[in-house]
This record gives sequence, structure tokens and C-alpha cells, in this order.
Amino acid sequence: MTKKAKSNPVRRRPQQRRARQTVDAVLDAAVRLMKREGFGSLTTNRIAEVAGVSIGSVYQYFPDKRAIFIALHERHVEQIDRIIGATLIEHAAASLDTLIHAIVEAMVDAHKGDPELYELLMHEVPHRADGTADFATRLHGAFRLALSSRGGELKNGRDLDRRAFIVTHMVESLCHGAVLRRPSGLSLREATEEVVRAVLAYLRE
Amino acid sequence: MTKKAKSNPVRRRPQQRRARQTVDAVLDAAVRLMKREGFGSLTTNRIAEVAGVSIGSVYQYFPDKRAIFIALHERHVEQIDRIIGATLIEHAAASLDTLIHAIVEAMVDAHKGDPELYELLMHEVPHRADGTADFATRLHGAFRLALSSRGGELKNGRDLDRRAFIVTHMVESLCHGAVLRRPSGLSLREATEEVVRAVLAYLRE
DNA sequence: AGAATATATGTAGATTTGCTCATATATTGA
DNA sequence: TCAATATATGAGCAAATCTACATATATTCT
Repeated sequence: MTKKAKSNPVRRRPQQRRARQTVDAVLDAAVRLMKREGFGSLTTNRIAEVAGVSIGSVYQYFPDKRAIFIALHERHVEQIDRIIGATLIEHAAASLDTLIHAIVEAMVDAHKGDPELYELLMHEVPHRADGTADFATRLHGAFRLALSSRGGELKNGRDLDRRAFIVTHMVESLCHGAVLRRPSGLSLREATEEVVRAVLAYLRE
Repeated sequence: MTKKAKSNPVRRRPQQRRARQTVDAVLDAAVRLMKREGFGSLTTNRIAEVAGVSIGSVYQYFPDKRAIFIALHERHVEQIDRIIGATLIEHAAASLDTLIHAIVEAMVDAHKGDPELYELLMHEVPHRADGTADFATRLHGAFRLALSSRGGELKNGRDLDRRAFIVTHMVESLCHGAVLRRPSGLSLREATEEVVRAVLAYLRE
């Protein structure tokens, strides 16, 4: 398995188009393999093979196997980031009700397309070790902003942080839950609506 | 890394006390090593060494390295299960308010003692692959029961499932968040109280 | 006490995996 | 055109996982 943090092996960053294609091919191959054979039997050589590149190319852009997983998470977080950002802008002037509604629906939509992948990302693929920029942290800022321009009774920053903290975790966890863990007999639409209700109940409390 | 599902290597299950001690020693050693040197540099030989048992003993109870991780998760889930169960019994006759309060505080208490471990379990140690009995699924039943004997307006099972689904994910995610991801400037006590407020706001909605 | 069973040891090695490196090819820029 | 730079290759090494197994000790049962 992974060695003990060898002397900082700096890797090349892709700058030409084919390099970026190589990187993408590696990430896509990793996903395809995980879905097909499970996370446990993922090997770097096999990833390279399925990606159609040589093992050497993989290690030009990823310092180690872990880095592939981190990149997978980053790719996902960036996608969600874009979706949330767009939703915030689109509903900049809307009420809190419709904003929350829009964000929750956007989150659910973003995940329902490929639930298998997000299940893997959530429960199998190890997250990054250093504490930088996990998903909740990045959502927090967005919600803080959205709440600050709306909540009349939220006077100071501490209140804002408190509210944003709860809302962030509710949205993240409940949207994932609605897609991946909702009880049988509860449709995705019903679950989504209930998530919205829960968040708004808290914000109106 | 793990092989491709070799011919079902059935392992011994501990029945004597010293066997259980061996198993525990292995799990404890894995945790100690992860904290000390990170998940990435965990090796089975080193685990055996730190546990004070031979590598042969390790493989008598764990079919492969992954099984050690799975056992780590199971151990944690069982601990939380016991705590939740005890809290439910202790407050069987209490109001919904005090029950939720008690459960949230119990969850936070259970995690605040060793946040480093739970951070590892959440983000580094891969979860089990088969979908059996994850934490949320098990909490769901408990909350369903607790709500059924209290919520006056919850008529049928669908409503119950809906409510229990939301509450389960809120409690799990927000308690973890309060311990591991609360914004600086928000004390653990404040965060915990806010979690309770959020859950109750939803249940009273 | 003595047989049956469960547990522990640890070396030797086969197999697998992560990752390196010397070398070759493609692209860019002047 | 041709040097400089970026990208791609893949055999092979070091290290890890996991097995096999002969041996020794501890526990349980009658």
C-alpha cells in the first residue's frame, strides 16, 4: 500500500489539451472500475489500463493513488459549487422560501442522475486528509451570505454562523439522504419536499 | 491490496475471552497507528506488531485488511446503538422535547471524547461495501418508535417514516457537525442547543 | 487427569500492488 | 527548422498483502 510520505514528489500539472484528457481519462476509468468491481479491487495499474494510458502517465499527474481519490472529490465539489452558485445568483432577489426550495431541488437534481457514484464518493472513497475546503465548509459561506441579506432578526455574525452551520449540514445531509437513503414508500419528490419543509421550519423558528 | 474475492476464506470467530482480547487488541492497535502515523501508512504487519500479537493471529479473525476497517465501524455503531437504546428506555415516559434533548446530548457526548477517531472513521476509513445496516438505517427504527408513541397528529406509517427519515439524518449529521465541524466562535454547548432547537422546530412544524 | 479443542506463534514465500525511472515521442516557440 | 519543453511509455523494483503450516500453549469438558 501507500508508502510513508516520500520526499515531496511534485508532479506535473497538465497544460496541454492531451494532458487534460489523460487526467480526465484516469478519473473516469477509476469511476467505471469502482462501479464495476467495487472500490476494494481498484489498482493503479488497472486504472491506467482502463483509461487507455500507461501507468507512468498516471503518476505524472497524481503523486500517489490517494491523489486520484482527492481529485474525484474535488471534481464533484466543484460541480456542486457551480450549481449552488448559479442558484444563488438566479434567485438573488427571491424570498427565503423560494431560495431554499431552489437550492434543495438543485442539490437533489445534481445527485439523482448518478446515485451510484455519489454513494461511492460518500462511503467508499476516502476524503482528503488535510482539513481544507470540505464541502460543508464551502456551503457555509454561501448560506451565510444568503441569510445575511434576508433574515431580519439575525443581528450579529454569531447568529449568522449558527444559522448557516445548521442549514448547511441539514441541506447536505438531507439531500444526500433523500437520494440515497430515503425509506421505501417515500418518493423522491415527497422526500425533497419534506427536506424543504424541515429547513424552513428551522429558519422560521 | 485486497484480492479479488478468493475462494471464501472462512475465518475463526472468537469464542474464548483471550480471543476476544486479541481481536480488540488488533482494533485498538489500528486506531493508535492511524492517529499516530495516518491511515495511509497502515500495514497489517505493523498492526500486529503494535497489538502485540503475531500476524498469523490477525488473519485468524480477519479475512483481509478491509475486514479490520469494517469491524472498526461496527464497533462504533454498536456503541452508539447502545447509547441510543439506553436513552430511549431511560426517557420512555418523557415528553418529545426532553427525549430529543437527551438523545442529541448523548450523541454529542459519545463523540466529543475522541473526535480524532470519529474524524478518521467518517472520512478516512472506508465503510462496508454491502448495504447492510448502516447507521442511519438503524437509527430510523428507533426514531420511528419514539415518534409513534408521541406524535398525536401522526396517523399512518407513511407519515411516521417521513418524520423519522428527516429526524434521523438531522440528528446524525448535526451531531457529527457540532463536534467536528462547528464554526469557530461557536461553543460545543451552543452548537448542541442549536441542534436540539432545529430538530424540535421541525417536529413541531 | 487427560483428551479434545481453541488459540497463538512466526517464518518462508507466492502474489499483488504502488510507484520509479530511463527512454521515446509529441508539441511549442522562436 | 530545431532546440526546448511537455507528455507518454512500460519493464521492473521495493514493499505490502495474505497463505501455509509446523509447532507450541492455553482452555474446556468429561
